[in-house]
Amino acid sequence: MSVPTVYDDNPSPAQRDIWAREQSELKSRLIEVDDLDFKKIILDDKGEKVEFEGLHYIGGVDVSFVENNEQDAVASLVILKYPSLEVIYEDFKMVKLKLPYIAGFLAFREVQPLLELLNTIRQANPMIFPHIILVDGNGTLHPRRFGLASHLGVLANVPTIGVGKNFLHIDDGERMTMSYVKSVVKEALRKGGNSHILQGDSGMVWGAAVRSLESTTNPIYISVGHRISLETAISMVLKCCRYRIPEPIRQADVRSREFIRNHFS
DNA sequence: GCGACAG
DNA sequence: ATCTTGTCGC
Repeated sequence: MSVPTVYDDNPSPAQRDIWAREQSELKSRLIEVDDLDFKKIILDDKGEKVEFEGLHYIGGVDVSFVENNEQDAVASLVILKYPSLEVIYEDFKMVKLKLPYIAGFLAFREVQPLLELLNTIRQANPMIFPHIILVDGNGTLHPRRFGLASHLGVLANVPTIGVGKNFLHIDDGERMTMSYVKSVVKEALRKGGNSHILQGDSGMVWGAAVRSLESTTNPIYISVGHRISLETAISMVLKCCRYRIPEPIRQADVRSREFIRNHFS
């Protein structure tokens, strides 16, 4: 992957073009249907009650940042037992970031250390290598349908789900705008269903706004990462939510911040 | 030109 | 993303 050796404050339009093409090439390997090493069992005639047989380990990844410092960060991987959601593994990696945050290019900033964390556990203890990974960032809910979750999934060849805490605007009509989501979608979720499919004027389905708890009105944004369908991704995320943010990601987040407290202050 | 924009 | 305690409410 093409990332600079030294910190680049403001990557050129030419560089961004190269990255966009790299994403498009990797996207040819993207699988947007269920291709899982465990079984999805539909119990309900409406397809709402779902069970996962043979699913034992779920991963969560995140990158947290050190205050007053654009370059120091900590990448984290946690593995949770399913369905108990107890954390059985955690690992951290201190990172020197080479790029700032640029919407649409998050993977080039964060994916490398996450891959290294996955390689570590794959070698050390393949028995608990996660069957699926929840990623702090989007998958197909992305201008080129290839966000961090998809990027990581393809490179590591592991099923992933994209989980966004905030909505990423995509240029595909008014139903994909921030204001539409904040008004129409949030109101719809408040009243009724658990999820709202995010579909643009082009007919493209980008992901879903999901109300993860009965008690919350602020949705999370779920999208296909790799080797899973959107509907399966949604039901799996719902099974991982003790709070608004699914446990694998919440744990990765909380623990990496704790790691930072203990090592940078 | 300005606005919009995951983490 | 991150700085942060209490507090209002079901």
